[in-house]
This record gives sequence, C-alpha cells and structure tokens, in this order.
Amino acid sequence: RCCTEGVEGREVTAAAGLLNSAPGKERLLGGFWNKAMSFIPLKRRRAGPVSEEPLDSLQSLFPDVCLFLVERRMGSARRKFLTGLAQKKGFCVTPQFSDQVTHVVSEQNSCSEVLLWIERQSGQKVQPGGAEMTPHILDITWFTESMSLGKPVKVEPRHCLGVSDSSVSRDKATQEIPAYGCQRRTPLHHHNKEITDALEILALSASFQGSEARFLGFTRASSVLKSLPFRLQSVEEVKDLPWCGGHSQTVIQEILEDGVCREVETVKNSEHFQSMKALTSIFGVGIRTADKWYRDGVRSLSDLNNLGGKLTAEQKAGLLHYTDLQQSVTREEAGTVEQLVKGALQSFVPEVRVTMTGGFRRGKQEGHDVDFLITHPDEKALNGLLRKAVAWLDSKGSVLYYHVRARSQNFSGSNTMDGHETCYSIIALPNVSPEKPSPDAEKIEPDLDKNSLRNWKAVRVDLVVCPYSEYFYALLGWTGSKHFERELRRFSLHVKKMSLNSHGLFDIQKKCHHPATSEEEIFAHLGLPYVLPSERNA
DNA sequence: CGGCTTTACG
DNA sequence: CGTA
DNA sequence: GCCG
Repeated sequence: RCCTEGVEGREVTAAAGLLNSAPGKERLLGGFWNKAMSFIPLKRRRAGPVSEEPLDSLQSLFPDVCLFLVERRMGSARRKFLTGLAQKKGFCVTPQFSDQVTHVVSEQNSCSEVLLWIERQSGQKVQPGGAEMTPHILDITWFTESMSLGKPVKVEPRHCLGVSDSSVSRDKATQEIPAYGCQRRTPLHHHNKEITDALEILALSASFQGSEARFLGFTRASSVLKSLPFRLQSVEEVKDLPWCGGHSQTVIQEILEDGVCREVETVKNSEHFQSMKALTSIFGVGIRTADKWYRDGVRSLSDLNNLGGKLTAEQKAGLLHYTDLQQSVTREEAGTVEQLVKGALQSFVPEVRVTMTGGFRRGKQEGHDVDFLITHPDEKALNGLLRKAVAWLDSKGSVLYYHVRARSQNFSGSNTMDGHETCYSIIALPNVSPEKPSPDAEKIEPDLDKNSLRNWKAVRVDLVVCPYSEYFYALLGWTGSKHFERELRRFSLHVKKMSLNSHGLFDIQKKCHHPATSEEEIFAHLGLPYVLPSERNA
C-alpha cells in the first residue's frame, strides 16, 4: 500500500482540476517531471494480431477489482493489447476512469504524473492510496505478476508509484492546468496579454489561409496562457503546459526576450493578412468570400465599389453600416439596447424573460454585438413574438437591417417548439447626448448624407427565442466564449460520451437526454466544477 | 496519421 | 457559403 | 499546431 497518509475521503468535485487562483504561490515550473527518464525509448514490437474476442458473455472473475490502464506513454496500441490480455484472464478493465476503478496501472509515469493525467483527461480528482474508495496507483509490475498468476496479486509497496516530497509540492504549480478549456477558469483580464495577442495573430492568419486546425492549435495555446494566475518570465515555465508546443514556444520566447515576434510582425505587415482582416470584418463576408475577392484583386473596402452590385443583402447592410459596426459596443450602449428590446417584447408578452448573453454576460465592457435570449414558461406566448417585436421596433424606425431565421421544423408534428428562432439585426441606437437628456422623445432621423448630424449609431443585435425547457442549454450555448463552447462540447463527447448543443445534453451510451434547470446542473451532468460566466473567457 | 464543437436555416 |  |  502506498500514499496512505492523508486520506480524508473523496473531495466531491469542489474545485477539481480548476485553478486555485491563489496568486504568488511557488510557481516553479521547471523540469520537475524528470523528462529525461520519460523518453527512454522502449523497443516494443507490435504484438502481432492479438485475438480480442468480445467478452460480453464473460463475467469478471474478480468483482472487487476494476483496472484502469493509463494510456499516457503506454500508447493506444499497447494499451489495447494489455486490455485484451487482462480481459482474457477474467479481469474487469474499464476504458474510462471512474469511481469504480480500484487499480490504476501505468507504465513510465510517476504517481503525480498519473494523477495529473487522469485529472486532465477525466476532470476527476483522484486521491491515491488504495484506501477505501481510493484506487491503487500501480506500476506495470503488478499487472504482469497478476497476469502470470492469473489473478490479482496482493498490492505491495514495490508495485506502487511513490509520491516524492518534491513532486507533491511541485504539483501545486502544474496540476492546475487541465487540458480542456472548460476545466479551467479563464478570466477576461489576465497576465500574459502580449503573448496571447501574438498567438492569436498567428491563429487568425492560419484561418485566413484556410487552416482551421492550425487556428485551433494556436487558439488552444493562447487560451491556456489566459488561465495562468501569473505572468510568464521564461519559456521554460510553459514547457509542461498542455497545447504549448514547439511553434508556440518559439513565439512565447521571442515575446519574452524581445517584446516582439518576427513571424507575428511579418504576418501583421502582410497584405494578405491586412486585406483578409478588413474584408472578413464586414458583416456577411466570411473567409471564402474574402479570399475570392482578394484573388480577384480586391485589397480594400473602396475596391468593393468597383465590384458591381454583386453583394448579398447582408453584405450591403454590412458595408452601409461598416464604420458604426467597426466601433465596439460599450456596456452602457448594451444596456440601452436591452431597454429597447425588452420594451418591444414586453409590449406583447409582459412576463417574457429576456437575458443578455454573449460577451457582456461574461463581464466584457465592450463587444461587437449584443445578444439576447428570450423565453417563457408558456410556449404559446412565444409564437410569433419575435416577428411582432421586430416589426414594433421597425415601426419606431429603429431597425436598419434584420433577418429572421425560423425555428427548425418539428418533424413529429406536435405543437411543442423544438428549435430556436433567431433574429440577426442591425439596430439604430439613439445617442445619449448631454444636450438632449431625453432621447426617448427624439425621432430617429433618416440616414442623411454621410457626416450630417446623426442621433443614432448602428449596432448588431441578435435575438434568440428558445423553448423554456431548453433555456439553460441555450443560455450556456449563447454565453460563450466561442472557444469555451468548443472545449465544452469536445470534453462532453470525448470524455463523457455525451453530445452537447444549445438544445440539450444527450448521453450516447444510455441514449437519454439530461434536462436542466440551471447552468450549474449542466456542469454537474458533465462532471465539471461550475465555471462562472466571467470565467468562461477561454 | 486522424481528430479538432455544433448544425439548421436561408 | 455565412450566420450564431 | 498539437496530441495520442
């Protein structure tokens, strides 16, 4: 038995895997995991065709033993082989870590590495020790001995992975950086903005070159750094963080040493990057359209006038209001939009629930648009509400552009709403000018000549209507950030085998949906500690 | 070398 | 293809 | 780009 001290029962998830945002802790990140050791190449022949007959009929011979094989440094092929071997001997082997696991077997990892790895993969905190409710953390020697004996051997200290004092204290520095963005707390303001800005330039550049995958790579690296509770001082501190690989480390090192990164500067100065950035910032213009225009010789917005009227309605609106939409929406303006939108909706359904979502719900002080989620316990009250509210705003002269996307069709034919109705719009927001303290009375003036006095500003506003039963999934989905949502859904599918979208959470194995009456409940379904909206700026 | 969130609408 |  |  090893690691027996300090078994205080299992922590329920409290802050498992999350940053203890205690600042100023010892943050030595150097080569604590004895890296040299871990790269001793093991010559392992591909263990030929292993007969892996399904064992569903075969019950485990040892009901008190449940193995979990740590894939890290073992590799999937060898793990499969060992799994088949153990199952043939009548052992229960689980593909996913859970409370049921009694014996964790790993090769080439230290105890703390195993704990960290499991925590990163599964989001579950593991108390080592083999005491009640805690699994043994074992070397491969226990496994091989048990296999040759044909039954689980008694766990002895020589089988156990030791926890050295140093790794215990050093764990504090790193154990807190899980691999999935939804397992971390990511504040809006952090300590490494110069670096994350640089990485995000490269991410954007990759996406402009059509590589969503490289975009994701740089974005993940950037996101990890946003969650660090301290300012990086050396590239060494990043070497054991997830997603911070070779290319990202080069960027980080250059920023730390020179304040700039050559590649980033080159990208920023390139005509392609600048043109693509300008063109894709137009509402209605994505990467493909921008790239086509670029290949056709378009370099700036003014070149678009020579393009002829080949623009979609969206793009025309985007160009018409380009200058306004380039400016960010302030928190105060968002509040004004909220009053406007609520007024319109409540004039039809006084009890309607309207929630501002998106970046403002995450605590941002400015944004590129304002998002609202709309619902009501009585779904009938929501029928036609969006169109009526938009028409109401339009009659007040507040709607510069809108596009209502109908909710998805209900194939079952029942009356229940089963999709979200969405309105993408551009709203004329009245100015709150000092000389005119009551803008309510002002009539919105038509869009006169360019620089004539205007008493409004164009703002992108999104309205989403959802059924009451889906409200918290829609809220989670529309609060973002975009990267947080991707990570949440990736974690859900890959770790928990559940499919998450803004309608609900579906357990693929149990083939069932999980209703939710709060965001906390959804995180609990996923086995994740709750993350506040303000901590979802991944 | 496969995988990388989600996914219907217009 | 672009929208969120 | 990074991971397994």
